[in-house]
Amino acid sequence: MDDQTRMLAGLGGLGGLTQDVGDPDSVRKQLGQPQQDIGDILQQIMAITDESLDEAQARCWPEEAPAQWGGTDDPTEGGGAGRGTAGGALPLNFQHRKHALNCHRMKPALFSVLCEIKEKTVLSIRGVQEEDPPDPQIMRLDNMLLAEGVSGPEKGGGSAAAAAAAAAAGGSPNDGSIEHSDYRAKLAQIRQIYHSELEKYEQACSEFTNHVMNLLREQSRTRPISPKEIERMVSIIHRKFSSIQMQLKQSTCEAVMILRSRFLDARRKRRNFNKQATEVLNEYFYSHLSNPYPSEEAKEELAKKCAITVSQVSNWFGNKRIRYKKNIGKFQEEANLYAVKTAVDAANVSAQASQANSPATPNSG
DNA sequence: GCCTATGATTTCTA
DNA sequence: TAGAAATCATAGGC
Repeated sequence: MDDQTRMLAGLGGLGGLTQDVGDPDSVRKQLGQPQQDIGDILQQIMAITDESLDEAQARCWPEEAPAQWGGTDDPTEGGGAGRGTAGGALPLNFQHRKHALNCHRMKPALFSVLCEIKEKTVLSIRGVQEEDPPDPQIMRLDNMLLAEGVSGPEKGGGSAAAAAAAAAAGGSPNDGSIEHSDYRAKLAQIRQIYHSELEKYEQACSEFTNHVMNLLREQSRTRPISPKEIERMVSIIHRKFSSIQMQLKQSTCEAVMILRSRFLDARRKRRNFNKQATEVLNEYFYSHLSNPYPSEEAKEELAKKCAITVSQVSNWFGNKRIRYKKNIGKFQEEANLYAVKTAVDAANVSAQASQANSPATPNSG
């Protein structure tokens, strides 16, 4: 626990004092100190708050230039750390004054009053915008990365997306085609880059947070910094880093989208269906020439028989209908061929059935 | 390289 | 939303 926190924790008994902080007489009564003493100290404090740093230094340290004190009051800029720790380099006069102030019996009480006032004013105003709800854009990106298999547990490099891409390319989703493995390899590469970058960001964030917290703790020796204030600073840092993370997530999503679209473009590299599949489709088409519109169930059945997708079956029938209609003469020969084939098949089935039903030859054929 | 066949996509319509 | 029609893009034969 730092000095400041210890001080705040140890000053529980001063609650009554801080309640009446707006009334100097009440403070005097409770502390039992001479009016002049309190008045002087308060006046000194008020004067210090109105003074610029340079003025204060010039007052305490008139014989030396304050240039070496460069830097801002912002703890995040690093310049402030030196101020609290550079005691060894300070002139004796300043050190004496500092020591006197630190050892003054009123210091803890006044310090705690200052802390409470600060907490009630600054933090109550600034604390309003804290506790933001989760950013919907981050949630959307997270969901997308999860669905694509980039974030979350490894699931074969986004197998669902890979299967979709492979299916669109005309291959079976499970055939382990070149496109499929290539897609998975590229996705794994994206995943790896994403995770390594994310790790770097997280590490940088925690390092920077620790650095800033150390600075604040250091500074809390010389100015009141409450734990809440440190918390607020940490949350600001986290917010900054999360916006960087969002950029990383966004560009990862874009990379996945580009990869996907590239694989979906491969669909135009069509392969002709194999002979057996074409025969199955043609058989159905010509045997249902009066109504060549297979139902969903029939499409699924045909898709299964031909080892293609239902939408490919739909495409095939769409193409076949329009091309047949446009040029019936050209397809007449093919139609006759399949009509004969269908008739022969039907005759065979019928013959087999009658043979099976015949008591003389129950097991023949 | 040209031509035809064919699977896929896009646009329009009922 | 399924299907028709037009179109695109590629395979494969010559």
